[in-house]
Amino acid sequence: MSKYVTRQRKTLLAWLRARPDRLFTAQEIAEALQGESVSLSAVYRNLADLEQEGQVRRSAKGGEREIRYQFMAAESCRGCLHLCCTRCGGTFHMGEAAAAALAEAVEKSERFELDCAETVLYGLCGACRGAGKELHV
Amino acid sequence: MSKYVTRQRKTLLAWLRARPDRLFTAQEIAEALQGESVSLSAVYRNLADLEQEGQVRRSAKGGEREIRYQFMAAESCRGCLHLCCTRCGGTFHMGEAAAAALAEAVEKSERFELDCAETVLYGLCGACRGAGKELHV
DNA sequence: TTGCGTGCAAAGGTTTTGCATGGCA
DNA sequence: TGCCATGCAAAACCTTTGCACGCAA
Repeated sequence: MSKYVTRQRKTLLAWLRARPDRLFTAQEIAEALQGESVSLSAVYRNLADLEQEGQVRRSAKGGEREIRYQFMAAESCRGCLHLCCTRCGGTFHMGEAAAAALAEAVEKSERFELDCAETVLYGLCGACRGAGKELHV
Repeated sequence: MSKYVTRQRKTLLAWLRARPDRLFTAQEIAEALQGESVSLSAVYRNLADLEQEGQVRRSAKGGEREIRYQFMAAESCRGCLHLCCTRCGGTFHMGEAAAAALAEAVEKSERFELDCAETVLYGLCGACRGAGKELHV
C-alpha cells in the first residue's frame, strides 16, 4: 500500500477529509487539486490505495458510467448502514442499533441476510426535503 | 422508442425474459446471443430502449466499471424494494407492505425519505445462505 | 415503398499502465 | 542512496455514434 507519504497524497487526503461523505469523480477531484499540482494519475492511484485501506469507498450510483469516490468519515463503519441523498449527494450514517434493527426486519420478513457494508439507501435527506426543489447536485 | 419489432429485439427480450432479475453486462449478453447474430450495438441500443420503457434496469454494483442490466420480472415495481444477492446475483422483490414499513422505520429514526425505486439492498439470499460457499457469481 | 433498426467501424470518455524521473525516508 | 510515487502519454476498456444497408410494416 502506501509506504511513502507524498505531497500529493497528503493534499488529496486533506481535500477529501474536508469533504467527508460526498461523492466525487476522479476528474472532479483532479480538477480541484490542479492548482496544487496533483496529476490525474496520482489521484487515481492514491484513491485506489485509499480504497484498499478502507478510507475511501467507490460507487457508481444508478447506472452511471463514472465511478465516484467518497471519503469515509467514521473510522469503523462496520455494521453501519449508509444513506445517500439523491439531491445533495451527501451521505449519512445510520446508527448501528437502527441498522441492526432494520437488518433483522429484512431477515425476518424476507429471509435475506443484509450486507450493511455493501448497501446504500438512496433517498432525500432531512435538509433537502425541507429545502424546496431549487437545490441541485 | 420501439416502433419496429425486429428479430434482434425479439431474441434479446426472450433471452432476458428467461433470466429475470439477474444482472448481466452488455458484453455477456452479446456473447450469449452471438450465435443468433445479434451485434453488440444492437444489444446496447435495445437495452437503452428497454430501459426507457422500464422493462430493464441498469446498475453498477459496487464501484465496478461495467454497467449491468437486468430484466424486471414484475410489471409494476413502484414502491417495491429490491434485494440483490451478492453471491448468486439474483434479485428479489420485497413486498410492498414490508418495503413501506421499512421506509417508515428509516423515516422515523433518521428523518430520511427512502426512494425505493433507487435503492437496492445487498446481501445473501436464503438459498445462498443455505448452500455452502461453493457457489459462484 | 418508407424509414427505423442493424452492423461495422470509428469516435468518445473514463480508467489503467509503462517508463523515465523526481522526491520521501 | 534506495526505491516508491509521480507525470506524461499511450494503451485498454466500455459505451456511444455515424453511415450505408437491410428489414419490418
